[in-house]
Amino acid sequence: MPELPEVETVRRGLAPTFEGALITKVDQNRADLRFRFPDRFAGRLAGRRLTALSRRSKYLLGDVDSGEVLVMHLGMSGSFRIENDLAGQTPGRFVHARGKDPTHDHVVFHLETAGGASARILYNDPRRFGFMDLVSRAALAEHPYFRDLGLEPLGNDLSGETLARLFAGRRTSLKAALLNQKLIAGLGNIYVCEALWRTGLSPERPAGTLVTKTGRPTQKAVALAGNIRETLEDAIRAGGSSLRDHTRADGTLGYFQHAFAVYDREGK
DNA sequence: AGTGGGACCTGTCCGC
DNA sequence: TGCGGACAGGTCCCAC
Repeated sequence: MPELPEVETVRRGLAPTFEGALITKVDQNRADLRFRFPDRFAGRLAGRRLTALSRRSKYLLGDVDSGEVLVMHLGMSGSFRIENDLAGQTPGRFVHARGKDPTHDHVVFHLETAGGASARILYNDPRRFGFMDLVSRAALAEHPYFRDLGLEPLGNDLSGETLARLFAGRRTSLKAALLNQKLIAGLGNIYVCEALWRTGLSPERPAGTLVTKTGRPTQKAVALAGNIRETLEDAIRAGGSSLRDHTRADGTLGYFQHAFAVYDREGK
């Protein structure tokens, strides 16, 4: 379930349990997802504390007190869920929930939370397009995953000015340009469609036509920058979009899919 | 530089 | 009820 708003929703759902937790054990149930796990993946995490959980583009980043960062990408079908042993909770209550086939639980983080409770965070990914890695914090920015990533659309960098700079001279379509993670990082099919619709722009229009001859942003470019930000913020506020019964880490559903103006509305 | 195709995987849905 | 095909929120790689 993974464009930027969904990943941010996952981050917010996991943070109260994951941040500050001691990782007592990691079950790694297969050698690879999209890529092989790094050597000694489980061993390098066990006994360490996860100090902070952040996000860059569609990546979740867990700071580990070893100086490494746990890099996680959800691919197309990755999701997390939390299980804990608090009174009143049936262990594994989400395991048999719809769409939660336990055979696709590829990683289990066993935790002692900052509050002293025991909990587990499980990573489930039927299609296995997601992946996890461990990268030293110092090398993160130059790592191939992040080296070429474009600007963060919710940061302060996205504006009509920056869109004009990124789009100048490009004959590729707006749709392709906005999906290009080297320009803006975090948009996918749904939110590109929605942001273009809100701006009244055709996805087929060449990106370079949003730039004047002097390299200034057109009015549409300024509006598009604002609409990208607003669409993402609206979606995060709604808890992301829930398609095909994908649930959030707490088992609840995001509801932004009800606000789609264009995605999955062909012919309407 | 851009684009079209195929690849990686499994689950679900639709039409017959 | 069963089967085949199309399709899915992501990305990479290659040929042109």
